[in-house]
Amino acid sequence: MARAGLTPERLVRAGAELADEIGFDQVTLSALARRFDVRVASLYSHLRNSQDLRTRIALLALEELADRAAAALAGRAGRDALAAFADVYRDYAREHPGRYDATRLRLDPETAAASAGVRHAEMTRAILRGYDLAEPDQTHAVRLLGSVFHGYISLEAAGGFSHSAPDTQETWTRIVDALDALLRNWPAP
Amino acid sequence: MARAGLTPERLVRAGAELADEIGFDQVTLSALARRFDVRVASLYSHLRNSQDLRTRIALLALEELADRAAAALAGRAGRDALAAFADVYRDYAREHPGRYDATRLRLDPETAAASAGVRHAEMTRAILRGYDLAEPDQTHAVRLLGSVFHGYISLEAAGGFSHSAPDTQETWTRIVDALDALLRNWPAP
DNA sequence: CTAGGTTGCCTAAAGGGTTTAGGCAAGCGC
DNA sequence: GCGCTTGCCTAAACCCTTTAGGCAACCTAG
Repeated sequence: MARAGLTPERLVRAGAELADEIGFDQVTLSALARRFDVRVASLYSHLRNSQDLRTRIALLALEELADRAAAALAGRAGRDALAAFADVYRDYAREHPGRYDATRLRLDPETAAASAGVRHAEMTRAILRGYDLAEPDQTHAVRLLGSVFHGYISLEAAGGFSHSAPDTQETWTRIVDALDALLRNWPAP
Repeated sequence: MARAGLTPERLVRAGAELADEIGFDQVTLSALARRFDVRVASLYSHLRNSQDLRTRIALLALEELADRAAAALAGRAGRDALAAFADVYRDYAREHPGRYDATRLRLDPETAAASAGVRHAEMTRAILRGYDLAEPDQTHAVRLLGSVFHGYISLEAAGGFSHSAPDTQETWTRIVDALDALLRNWPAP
């Protein structure tokens, strides 16, 4: 009886691929077991349970996304950095819809604190250094940027914009322009 | 053998309550049947299947939300209308988290076209009449507002902001201010 | 190079959700 | 009051999750 050579890493990686193919919430231990031609129970030697798998996929996706964002930000500032950052998110979501969905999984606080999620927040703040914002406006702006990027991407993925006229690429560019203008001209309270 | 008096409407309403209590994606025909003290199979006389239930809950939530938004917009314009609209969404999401989640369910195109979703888009556009935006900028702005509101609410619900300093109410107000400023000063391409 | 222990994958089983088929009786329309 | 519709039922098949316990494959020590 040959061994399949399962490891948590291989399983999580395959789970991430599965998520992109069939959707993050269709990712199931059963489906994963089928992919490795192995019984479901065997996976429990490597993963605590189904939720553990999902969490690990989320952590993987957050890492990948943070790595891409860091690479894109290198050497850029201001509007340039903002646009590059925005595009990384959007491109990742289009390339890896399942993984992107995974990044939206609610993590418990200590897992979140140990995740690449904090790198995302740091990078967003780094972009804002190109603009002239003091606290607490900087924090408000961090939240605004996160909201716009996440909101736009998830509405776009849900087909919320699909019907009407201007294409979504143009809207995306114009929104980045608008955010740039807004950050350069942040209103006083 | 007394009849339970089930109807699609009662089931959907109870399903919506269930969603608020246990989360939209925990809403299950089994749980619903338990709530009515009825066998699961009995529900299939009133609902096509599990997905049908979820879709109807989504449609209900979209209606409720559109009704609230319409009431809030009556007699308001400009920043006032924008703030009222934003608050309706946020308050609804806090009051009815399960239903709010349901509004994010992906609907197939014809269902979406027949849903209250179109009222939401119309109202957003109505708000923009208080600002001086021609097409296609108006459409870009509609998309921006939808993205911000949805994105903010879902990040807030996911606990994405919970750790840090300025409270989320203040951020929310400041973001509305910022959007108002941006719309009054929409950058030329 | 083999004896031991460890660990990987297995079978078995229990529990819950979904869905379809077919049956009996409650209650409405005549 | 009679019949027919329709509401809720039992039964059964299928899928996903999780735990318990077993055998064999591999690693390591001697």
